[in-house]
Amino acid sequence: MVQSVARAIEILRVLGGAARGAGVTEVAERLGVAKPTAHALLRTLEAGQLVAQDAETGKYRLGPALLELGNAYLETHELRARSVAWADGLASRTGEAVWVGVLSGDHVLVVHHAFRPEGAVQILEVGAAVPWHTCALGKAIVAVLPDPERAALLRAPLPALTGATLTDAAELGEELASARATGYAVEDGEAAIGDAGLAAPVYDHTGAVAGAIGLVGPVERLLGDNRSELAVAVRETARHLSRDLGSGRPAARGWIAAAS
Amino acid sequence: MVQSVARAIEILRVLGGAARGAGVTEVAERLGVAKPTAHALLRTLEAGQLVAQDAETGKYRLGPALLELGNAYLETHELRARSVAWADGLASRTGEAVWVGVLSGDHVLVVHHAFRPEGAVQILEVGAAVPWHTCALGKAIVAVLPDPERAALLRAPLPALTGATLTDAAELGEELASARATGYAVEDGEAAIGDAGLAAPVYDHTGAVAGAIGLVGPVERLLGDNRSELAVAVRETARHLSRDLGSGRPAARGWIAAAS
DNA sequence: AAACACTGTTCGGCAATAGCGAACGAGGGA
DNA sequence: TCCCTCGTTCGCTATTGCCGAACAGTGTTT
Repeated sequence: MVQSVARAIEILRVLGGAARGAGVTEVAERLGVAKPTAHALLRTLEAGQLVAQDAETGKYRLGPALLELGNAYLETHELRARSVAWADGLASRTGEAVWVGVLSGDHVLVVHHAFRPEGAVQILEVGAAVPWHTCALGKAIVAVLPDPERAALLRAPLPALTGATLTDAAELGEELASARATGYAVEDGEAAIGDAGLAAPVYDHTGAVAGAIGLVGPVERLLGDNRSELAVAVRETARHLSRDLGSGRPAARGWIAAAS
Repeated sequence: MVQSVARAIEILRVLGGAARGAGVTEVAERLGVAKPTAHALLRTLEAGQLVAQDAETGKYRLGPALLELGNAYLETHELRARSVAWADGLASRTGEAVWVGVLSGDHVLVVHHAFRPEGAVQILEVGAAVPWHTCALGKAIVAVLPDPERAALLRAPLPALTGATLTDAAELGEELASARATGYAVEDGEAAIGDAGLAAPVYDHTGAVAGAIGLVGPVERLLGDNRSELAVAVRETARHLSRDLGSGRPAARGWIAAAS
């Protein structure tokens, strides 16, 4: 582990959290390093355009190269590339917005967003990070994670975003079990009041979970009478997408392994 | 300048260019460092989720945290935040797609993209990086840059993307002068054949250029009979957006300064 | 009005640390 | 089956990054 690089990354995190930017002194304080140390790191990051310095206030802020790199990440992302067509299909079939997400630490990162076919202004949520336990995508992924990883995530603190957020590990564990049983996960106002989600996990060619795809929208439309119909559409799309990534059906994989 | 951090950034650049990821050996070669050095840097970046290692091939690629940080950059970006409303207005007024961009090194980075009101499938170009001399946004920005900076950009190599790309510094300089005179810049198939652009610079509260806003679309629609009409719309929107950022009109700024 | 407190910044010396060479274990291709 | 190449680990050396102290500029308070 290279200490200075780790500190540089920490700086990016700090700057990402500080909406109006942060000064050298503040950065040094948060990292617990001397001011000149923070300064040298910031100057190096600035040279790479990862941070930018406000000409007037002298404060530092995240830089444009991060957007470029984030975009490069998306373009090299296989799940995202394959999901574009399927997400559009699911959106037009259900009439709802579709999200595709991956797990990054304890957050779900939205890597693709297909808008609702007929809708007013919708803001693009690609790049948004949501705590895993507050969204359907996150539950769908964690539900099928290997036991130790799932246990580790359940042990970590589970902050509440709304009154409906599940913050009890045991309760959440049961919901994950039910998601495994039904093949899809549900969110009901746990991230934002009135918003709901329905999602199913997507597997890659190794059989490991690569991410999840699902619907996002108001509770009334997603969890109403046609909920099971929507769930079927989500699950089918997730299965097709997994196939696209080279993952056979679990049964088929077993059969091939047995035959070889 | 912190050497190891600079190298880490260089690694991100290398990984961003290698679509299928790169191995430790390849990274070490490109940086001109020993293999264990590259390895230590990669592991540190991996711990911060800036890079991810493929579990099977062992190769490294960009990580999800970059998307998160890129998004954080956008959210703290004042020009982008203010431009959303104006871009939508310009799109519906002209019936064309609208881009908002900033200069990052010698590339223009698209920080906002308002879709054409009535259009078929359009792909989102936020995060895309275009060489400044091949797009209207870039020319609009560079045209009003301080002399030394503009000169430096004109001295740098100007790669050709299409047959129409201007690669001669003198010729390009004249076009920038004409952009200064008319208040808007034009691109005609210089980045991609058949695509055109019309853009005007946006100023921040210090009076310096913050970026540019403009239209993107097929040559036939953008540079046809209604070209001057579109140009007026772009220029007006850019002016309003500049106002939003706290920049008075040049005349007004002078007046205030004289009065104080 | 003047001293203050705060900012971002530069300099030089010490030692922690990052970088390298060499060796290891594993995987794939011939 | 052998061999080549890959990603990875280990320990030594001196390079390099880190810190204390001091500098210059601003906006604020007394």
